[in-house]
Amino acid sequence: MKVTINDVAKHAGVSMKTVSRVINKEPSVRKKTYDLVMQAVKELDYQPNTAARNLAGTSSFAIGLVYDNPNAYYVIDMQNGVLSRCKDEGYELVIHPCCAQDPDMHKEIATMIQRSRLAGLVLTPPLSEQQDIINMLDELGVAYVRLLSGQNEAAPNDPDDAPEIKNNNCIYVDDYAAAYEITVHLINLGHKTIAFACGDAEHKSTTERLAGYQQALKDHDLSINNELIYEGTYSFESGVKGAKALLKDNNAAKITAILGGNDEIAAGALFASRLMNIAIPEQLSISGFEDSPFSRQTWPKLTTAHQANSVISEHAARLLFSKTRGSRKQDKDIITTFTPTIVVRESTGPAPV
Amino acid sequence: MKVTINDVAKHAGVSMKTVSRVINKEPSVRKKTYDLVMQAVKELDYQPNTAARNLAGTSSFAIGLVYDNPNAYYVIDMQNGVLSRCKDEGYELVIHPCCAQDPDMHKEIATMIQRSRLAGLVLTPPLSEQQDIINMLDELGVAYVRLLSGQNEAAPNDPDDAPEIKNNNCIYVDDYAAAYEITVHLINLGHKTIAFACGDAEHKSTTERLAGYQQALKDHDLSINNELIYEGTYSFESGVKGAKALLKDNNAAKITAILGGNDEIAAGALFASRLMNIAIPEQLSISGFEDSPFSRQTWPKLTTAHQANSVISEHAARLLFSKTRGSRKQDKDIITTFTPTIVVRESTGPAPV
DNA sequence: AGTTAAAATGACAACGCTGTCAAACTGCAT
DNA sequence: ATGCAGTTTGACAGCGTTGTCATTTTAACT
Repeated sequence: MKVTINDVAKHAGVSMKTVSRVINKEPSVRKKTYDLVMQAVKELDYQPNTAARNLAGTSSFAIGLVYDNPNAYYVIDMQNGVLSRCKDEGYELVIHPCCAQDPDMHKEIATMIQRSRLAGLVLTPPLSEQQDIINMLDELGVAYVRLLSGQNEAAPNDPDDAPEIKNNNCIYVDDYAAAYEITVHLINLGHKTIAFACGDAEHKSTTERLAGYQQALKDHDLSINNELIYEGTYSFESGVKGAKALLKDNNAAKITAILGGNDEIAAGALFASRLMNIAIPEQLSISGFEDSPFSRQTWPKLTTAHQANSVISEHAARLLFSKTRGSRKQDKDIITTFTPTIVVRESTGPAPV
Repeated sequence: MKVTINDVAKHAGVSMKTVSRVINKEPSVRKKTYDLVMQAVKELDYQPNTAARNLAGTSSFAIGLVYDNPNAYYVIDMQNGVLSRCKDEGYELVIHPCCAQDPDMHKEIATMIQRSRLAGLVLTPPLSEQQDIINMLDELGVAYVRLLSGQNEAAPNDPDDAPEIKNNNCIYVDDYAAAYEITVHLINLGHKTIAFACGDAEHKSTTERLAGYQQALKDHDLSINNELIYEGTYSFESGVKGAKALLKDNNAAKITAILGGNDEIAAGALFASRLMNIAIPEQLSISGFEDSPFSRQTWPKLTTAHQANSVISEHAARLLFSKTRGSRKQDKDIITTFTPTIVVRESTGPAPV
């Protein structure tokens, strides 16, 4: 019933170690031996025992994915991206939803790492921004990759002298650029009074998106008005509240567009507009961020900035694996900075005259 | 740096085996010894090594969750419910999204089980309905729990004679009852021509919901008309298509309510209605199933049948654990049949006169 | 052919824990 | 005190793999 490496070794007429080499794709195995072993593996339907490999080996065959994100679409995309890479590499994925606010968060994560002897960790925002967690990981010497909002600051000034740049374990999503682009889109449509409904203030993405939005206004000689900025959270409810707050006063007449911090906020704003009998996009343009499936299921469909989360997380996993297993292959195809692209749908239109 | 069971044993002045007993909560350990060991564990911050436990023990400390479901909200809820139980029990969760159509699915799952030596498996629909997978699991002798649509058929006729009823590894969601209730709700509102936009035909939940709907009609002397039934899939797009198909012909005037197979279908129907300039709920009532967050974010909010997926999956995990670890405790609090409760919101109203 | 370095393979001891079974305690009735 | 059953503890051998290092084979030269 249970086939061990020993069985395969006997069947193939080689030593256990050689079988081990084959299943681990170690270099120094003759092609002939390799085939011989592989055939035995197939004939016996051998399944390497993960527990034993984890115990005997230097690091385990599992990586972790840590997240604190209420957005189901986001989480699923992240999981699937990492998972697809894990499958290829023969790794397991340990998922760990958690609460970023918890002061003992880094301890909890440390426990998880030690228990499962994780080979590495993928950190999503906002956890990827928390210094205490980073410090803990550095102390533990665990490989990790951070998903961050922004651009890679470590510009390769001296590509020859310093091939190892700092921050080479980060994947960036350029929310600044995305926000800039969306704002410009609105400006080009003739909008002059554009509001911004922010997500959680602690998230880097919030400040990045806000900055992009403000820069776009500046570059087009539009004034930045703090009354047009609503500070909320990344949730539908916050979008509803935000839109109500922004539109209720005399502002109502002036604001002709609202930039939602993400699709959920935008959907909430859409909802609120409906409550207030404001026609979208005739009277008010609304846009989101992320291009979650959600943004295609509102009425009208949301203009948003497309962000391929499953691709992003797949690259995060790639980057992690390139650091893990003695960086078997160089994998130079890893993209470390993603710039969302704007997707124009029906929720934005020309500014009302 | 790395604390082993041996370190703890020395520190506490007992044998390794005793420490092992303590961390596994085995019964025959004196209170005094227990406290002694626990203190050593705390002082040294000992973390049991999962790999070693898995390897040495009879079964591993990991269970699997298998799903093929496009609905992110559903998957996340399932994960979180099982995960919370895993945390309590000190188990790991191996998630495995997969494609139910794949003919080699059962092989893929078998491989996963053997590789990770899984202690058990939670199967969600539609995988939980596939006989080839069930057979494979029975052959392998792995503990598993199935999430199913319907009611527990194994009625406890002879509770004394046969305490072990069959199908005692299933958790049921009574979609029939839910559909019945929703349909009655609509009938009570005066609707006489109620359409049904089905989900995937292969899913048991589809036939269950359809049957509940039809029984309700029957019980209220309303005719069952096959033209009022749209066969689609559990997706937003299918909801759009379904509503269009149902409403386009001369039927349009007659149909006053559409039951969506789930919230996504209902949201799609809502979307389509908007396209066709049909007022909800004034001209048409629409209802969903599942009460996903989604149902609260449409305009208007959806009337639906609440189904606490995270609670359901938590009970599935409970049930699984009760079979796994020598059924340490009886856990008689496990609910095996869940009946969704109707949540009336703004998408249903009195039938137009 | 003879030598040498490099490549390929193998023997064996870990890895950190739990199962088995035997030993040492306990309390209680004699 | 003595014996006995029951309870609590410990010694030790695996679990199935990989790391280390020694050994054999191959290739590449004189």
